Amino acid sequence: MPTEPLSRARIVAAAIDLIEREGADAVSMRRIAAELGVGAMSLYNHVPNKDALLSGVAEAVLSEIEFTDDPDADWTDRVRAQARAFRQIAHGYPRCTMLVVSRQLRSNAGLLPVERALATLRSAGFDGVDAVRVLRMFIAFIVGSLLREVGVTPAFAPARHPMVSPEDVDPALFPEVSALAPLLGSCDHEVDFEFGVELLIQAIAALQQRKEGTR
Amino acid sequence: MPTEPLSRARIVAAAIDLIEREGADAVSMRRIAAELGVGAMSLYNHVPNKDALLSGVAEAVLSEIEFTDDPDADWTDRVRAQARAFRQIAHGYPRCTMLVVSRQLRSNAGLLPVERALATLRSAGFDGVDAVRVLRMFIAFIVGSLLREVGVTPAFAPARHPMVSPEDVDPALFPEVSALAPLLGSCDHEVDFEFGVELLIQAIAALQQRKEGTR
DNA sequence: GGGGGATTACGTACACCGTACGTCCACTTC
DNA sequence: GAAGTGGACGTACGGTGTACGTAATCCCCC
Repeated sequence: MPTEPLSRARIVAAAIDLIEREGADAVSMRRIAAELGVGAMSLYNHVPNKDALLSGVAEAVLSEIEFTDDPDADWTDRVRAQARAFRQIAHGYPRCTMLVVSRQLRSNAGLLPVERALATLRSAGFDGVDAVRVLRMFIAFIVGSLLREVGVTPAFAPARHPMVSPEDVDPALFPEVSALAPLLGSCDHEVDFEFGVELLIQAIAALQQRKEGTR
Repeated sequence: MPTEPLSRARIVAAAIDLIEREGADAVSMRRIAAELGVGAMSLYNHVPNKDALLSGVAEAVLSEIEFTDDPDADWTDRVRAQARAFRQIAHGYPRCTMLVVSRQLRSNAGLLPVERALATLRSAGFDGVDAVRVLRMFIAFIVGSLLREVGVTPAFAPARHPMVSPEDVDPALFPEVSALAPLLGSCDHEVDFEFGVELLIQAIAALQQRKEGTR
């Protein structure tokens, strides 16, 4: 039985699998090695250290983004599609999301989405400065949104998100929170995300029109 | 020499100090105890476990937000002030920021900013649903922005942020990134943040006007 | 002042972590 | 066959969080 030889790719895949099954805290070199039926130290023949392995995980997850970018479509539709693509991978790998957003990647996998987004914004008529600004704005929104979405339910557990329950907040200290507790407690991440994307797109379109007016 | 008795507050303070001096990785129960001139296990008389200690750190940092909310001011100014207050604490405790945003708090310290923000938005005329939506949008933006700001320079180190350097990106694969590398490489977090806040405020104002139009 | 009970600090012990280092086996290439 | 090479392995070291048992200290009540 030849048993597929160890490789960086197999190790990263095992790590992703383990994280999604048992959470990021369960990741250890020994644990991953055991998962692969191999000694802990064998991993170091393919990966310099644990940190690099985690970077590999982030990169692998990020590189699974599927862009179906249609250069002929309206730029607003392209932006929508790209934003949703990000959210998609957060859903595919919820427990890896924190890893992806918490370590900035300088690799090709990290640069591709940036390239796509900049191309879209440039095609919409923004100059370099504005394109970068708008992109940063969008990334901040997306990262923040996804962090909340996966943070509130570390395992995407079934509905376990009371978050704010009406009974344990003092109405005298927090009248607004208390009054809006039902709204704060439940939230549909999907519609929240879409709301944010639309708001941003409209704001950007308005920005563009102001610029054109002064041109 | 009576030596101030150990307490949860002193332990949390020592942890914050240690994190800011040497980074979050340096935090261990033994290390904090040593910092306080005490045995490791003594900490457990005041803190149930390490995770709770870190939550205490997040809460303490968050509770240092200074709101100087003027209920008579324009709601846009109040929103601006609150957004900046968040950024302020990220600057005061850069290496704790990741901790604060990565663990959602259900405590009073975490609820106070929410209360203030909701009150502001309600006073601006938003109904409950919209106030919550807009608040979530703002939080996502702020969290994402601060994460980038502290992530790019883990120690707020002096200027060590090439981030994207023109020479190591292939212009054939990434024409836009390559062309805009100078812009992507350097960034003034202050103006980026302000740009984002203004964009959001304008978007929200526009949203408000649309609602009023249909009323 | 003198007990006594509770609270707190301490030390030891255990299981687990990342990884430096040396060994050994299986393979490829002459 | 011999030589060389690379990958898998085992051991070992220093560090981690914390369960548990013990000893010292403080405070209150008599």
